[in-house]
Amino acid sequence: MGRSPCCSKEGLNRGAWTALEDKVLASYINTHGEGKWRNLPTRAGLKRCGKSCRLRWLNYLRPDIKRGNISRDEEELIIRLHNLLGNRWSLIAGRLPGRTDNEIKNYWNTTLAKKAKPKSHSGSSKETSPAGTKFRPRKPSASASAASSQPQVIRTKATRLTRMLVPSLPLLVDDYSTTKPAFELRVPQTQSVSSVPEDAVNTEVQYQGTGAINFGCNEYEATAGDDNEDGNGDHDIPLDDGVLNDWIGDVNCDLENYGASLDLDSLAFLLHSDDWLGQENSI
DNA sequence: AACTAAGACAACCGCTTTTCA
DNA sequence: ATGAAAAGCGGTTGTCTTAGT
Repeated sequence: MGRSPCCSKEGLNRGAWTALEDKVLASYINTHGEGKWRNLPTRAGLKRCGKSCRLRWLNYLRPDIKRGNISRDEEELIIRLHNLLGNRWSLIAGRLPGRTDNEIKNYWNTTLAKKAKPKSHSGSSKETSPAGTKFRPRKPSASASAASSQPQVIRTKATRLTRMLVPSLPLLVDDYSTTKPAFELRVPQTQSVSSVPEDAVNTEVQYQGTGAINFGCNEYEATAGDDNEDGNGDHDIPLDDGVLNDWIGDVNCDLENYGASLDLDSLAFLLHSDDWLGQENSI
């Protein structure tokens, strides 16, 4: 049972890419564009899995990629973003132009995890990183891990957070016309804004691939008392009001354009604010 | 010089999510 | 509405390099 493999592994090259393979892949993508990764190896004449081709292109061959020499500013930004977002490497990478999630992940695991470790923690190297990443010692022996008396490590799953439910958004809707909030609050057209009961407004916070955060208002139930349940089976994560206020207070920018034009300069505020540094990951 | 441990990072794997017919 | 394919994501592993003894 189980999934079918992404491709037949027989007769395929594995391991490090050769310069020739890189050249073939790059020239194929430059000619035909990205996408259709599954068929790409056949069409390009590469003995590689499509997935492998995609990874190679995205992480190493793309022309806009910076390699190595992660600056001090970038390093600090990674630490701060990791504090905020946890192991969401693609989101973090989205805020560092030219950096890939794989590079940042590797850099974190090899370098920054130690620096970012809270000072109060004085445990062994088998502890987890601040956001729960297991810190794996190099090549542990099988017997050592089997004989470990540590409680069973809970491995984090690669679960993408797509939505959060923010109950009782602390925003005075009546003031919306005069005080522009840090984000747009959209209320269903059928409702008068001022008539929306405060406790009935739930706001979905949605991450998108670009790293932008969209705030939108879902349809609320008109019946009193049913203020949180949207019944769609999603795992909604209630946000602590304090955390939300921090977000709103700090990210005082036009989020509509946030993802599109983001660069390091626009994130300078992250480098100069200490108020949320060290705060436990609340999401 | 030889050996070993640790660092660094490319690549792979398995899973989830999104897209599309 | 549904299922398969494609894309994306994060964890893990393998291997080469470097530093220390």
